[in-house]
Amino acid sequence: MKNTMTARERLIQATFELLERQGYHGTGLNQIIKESGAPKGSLYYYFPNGKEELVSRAIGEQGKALADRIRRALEGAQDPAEAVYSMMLHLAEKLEQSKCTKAGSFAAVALETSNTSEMLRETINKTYDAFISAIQGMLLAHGFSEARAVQIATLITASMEGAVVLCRTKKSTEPLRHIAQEMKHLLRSAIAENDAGS
Amino acid sequence: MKNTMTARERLIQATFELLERQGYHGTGLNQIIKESGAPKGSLYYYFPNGKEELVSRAIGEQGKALADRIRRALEGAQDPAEAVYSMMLHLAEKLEQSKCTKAGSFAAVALETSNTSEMLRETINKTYDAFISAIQGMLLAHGFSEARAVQIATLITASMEGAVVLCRTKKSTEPLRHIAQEMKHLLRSAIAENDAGS
DNA sequence: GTCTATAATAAGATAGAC
DNA sequence: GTCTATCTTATTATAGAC
Repeated sequence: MKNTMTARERLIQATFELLERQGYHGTGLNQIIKESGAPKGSLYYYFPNGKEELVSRAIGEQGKALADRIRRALEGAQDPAEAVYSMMLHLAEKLEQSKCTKAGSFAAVALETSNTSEMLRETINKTYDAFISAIQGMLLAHGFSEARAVQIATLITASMEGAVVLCRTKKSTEPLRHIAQEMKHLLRSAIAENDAGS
Repeated sequence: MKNTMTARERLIQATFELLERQGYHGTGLNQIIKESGAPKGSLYYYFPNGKEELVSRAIGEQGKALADRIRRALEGAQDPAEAVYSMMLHLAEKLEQSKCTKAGSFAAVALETSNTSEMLRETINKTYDAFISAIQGMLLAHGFSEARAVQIATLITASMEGAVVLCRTKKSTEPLRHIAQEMKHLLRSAIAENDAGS
């Protein structure tokens, strides 16, 4: 067990980053080997079921870590509108750092494989549910009903995922900053309205 | 010029549908040939630059048609909130018809190729701009400022594109119906607020 | 304009040495 | 656990007959 994690970990890391930039079919195993610096023999040692398993683990593990970071970032929030705004701007910064070549998004993999790999579809589905659930938790803590919190959390998750697509296409973080601004505005109204009604 | 359009048109049509389901690298030319029923010789006759050109034309032409349909559907609207709601539910129905295997979305292609093909990136960028512009037009007609209209139109476009990803992953139109409901609610507030302020 | 055959390359996966 | 060589198959693209 000593340092056996390094090769595996490097594979997971490299796989996730390449998936973000090129999607599932655009990313070859040889490229993953090269990028990670891990030996090719290790790939099938750690992931006997090949590409599908490697990708599933990469998204499952990195996605869970991402969902946890979102949860922690939101759980102490005083103003949900401001918290969501910050989260979106933070994503815009990450995108900016990569010159809009990647973001914490595996939407391409989701769309490419949802019809062909039940294993990947389920892994990605769980990950999206974790994102939505993290956001929903914050909204519940601020007095929204269960049903409304799911709706808003779904809207936030979807709009972020979609905005990344627009940013990548435009090579600009403008769309993300637009939806950040707009969601802050709309959430403020929703909070005021919700507080008045209860 | 007689019926030379049929082979080309079938190629465009088949390409677009396969791209929706599998993305760029997941869709092979052989599959396009087979699905379209068009002869293989025709592919390089109509699209001498191969796959990249075929895909660019497919998304360019089908995307433009889609943007025009959106514009027409929205331009006579009396209530923007209701119009957006209808548009989203209409997308949900289309998705449902295909059992959530495809929708009018090429987000996968956008993410896969934005770093590697400038030609495809520009084609897709223009198409997204056409979507946003169609929605923005309706909002301007209902008294929103230029800046606010862009923001809201971007949010609507992004959230639809992102919701399709969630629906495909969940094999359910629920996420789309959630964001439709929520956007209708939020837009109503925004309209009331905007009308009061002017 | 269309068809068939095929070239050239790269993919995922495996076997066996070490 | 790792490395190298290789098998099989699929990919994009082209050449030349019709």
